[in-house]
Amino acid sequence: MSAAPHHHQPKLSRNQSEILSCLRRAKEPMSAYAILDRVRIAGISHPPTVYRALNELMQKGMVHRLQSRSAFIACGHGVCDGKFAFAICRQCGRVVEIPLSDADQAGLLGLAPDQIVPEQVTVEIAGLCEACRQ
Amino acid sequence: MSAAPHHHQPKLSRNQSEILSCLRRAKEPMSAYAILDRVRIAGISHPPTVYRALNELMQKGMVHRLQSRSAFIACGHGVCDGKFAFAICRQCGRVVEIPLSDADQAGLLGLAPDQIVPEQVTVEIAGLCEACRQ
DNA sequence: TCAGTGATGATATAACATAACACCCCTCGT
DNA sequence: ACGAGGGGTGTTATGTTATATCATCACTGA
Repeated sequence: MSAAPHHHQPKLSRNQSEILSCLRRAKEPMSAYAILDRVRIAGISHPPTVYRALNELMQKGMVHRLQSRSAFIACGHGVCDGKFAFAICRQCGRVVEIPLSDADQAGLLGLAPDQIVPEQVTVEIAGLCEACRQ
Repeated sequence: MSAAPHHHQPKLSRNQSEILSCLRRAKEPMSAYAILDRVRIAGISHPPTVYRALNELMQKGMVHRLQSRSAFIACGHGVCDGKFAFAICRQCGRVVEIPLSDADQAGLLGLAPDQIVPEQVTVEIAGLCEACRQ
């Protein structure tokens, strides 16, 4: 049972709050170790602490992981149980979170072969953003 | 040496051949270091050597990378310049390569927001395969 | 021959991630 | 109040993935 509606804020522990607000301030993807550097001042000083909080935040839908970059980013929608794709500028690292319509999701799930029952879909689009094109 | 399934086969260096045939024998995704262990007997003994060959093989379209697993797999089609999605069994690691139709590709590229010009799309579907469902 | 070039070899280290255990503090049942 | 148990956290150590850098080798063409 983890699906949380948009308006319901899950309760966060101190570390989770600290790390989430760090990611929100950044507004761009950060590696776990970059986060660690920034929250040292708040008394968090070891990788497992960061990864624990990140995993919990991901379960709550408040943080997403960018596989292609080994990086984490705060959900642009606060809390969400929806499915998203990500567009990532390969130059500057800017990320746009793309909500997938029901039709999009159905289409993606439909790609799965008969042998495999799909559970989770990862879509990451790499490209160049407007600023970096110049 | 078995012949390529189809298409013109790009010329491969010794290391590239070694690593490609290792991946083909495996028929499942392998980490770079798992590959390293298996090709030590062939005289390849350092990570950069493996990564170099893998990068070249990926450029040639003969090997694909599974982002969600930090793993590599031989292209099921021998050589390809097409776009693929992957379905991965989260239990046993089995992978199915899914060719994307022009329409699929267009649909995925169409998800990209106006600000970002898409260049590369990664689609990975995690689920449970038939055997592991039982 | 010898400079240039591209592939490879080797060392070292960076970057990412988790296992395992210790500790503290709260709460709940008695 | 007490103590057992659990959740969150702190800490050490280590495992895993990836790359920077420079040395060396083999081949080619002037």
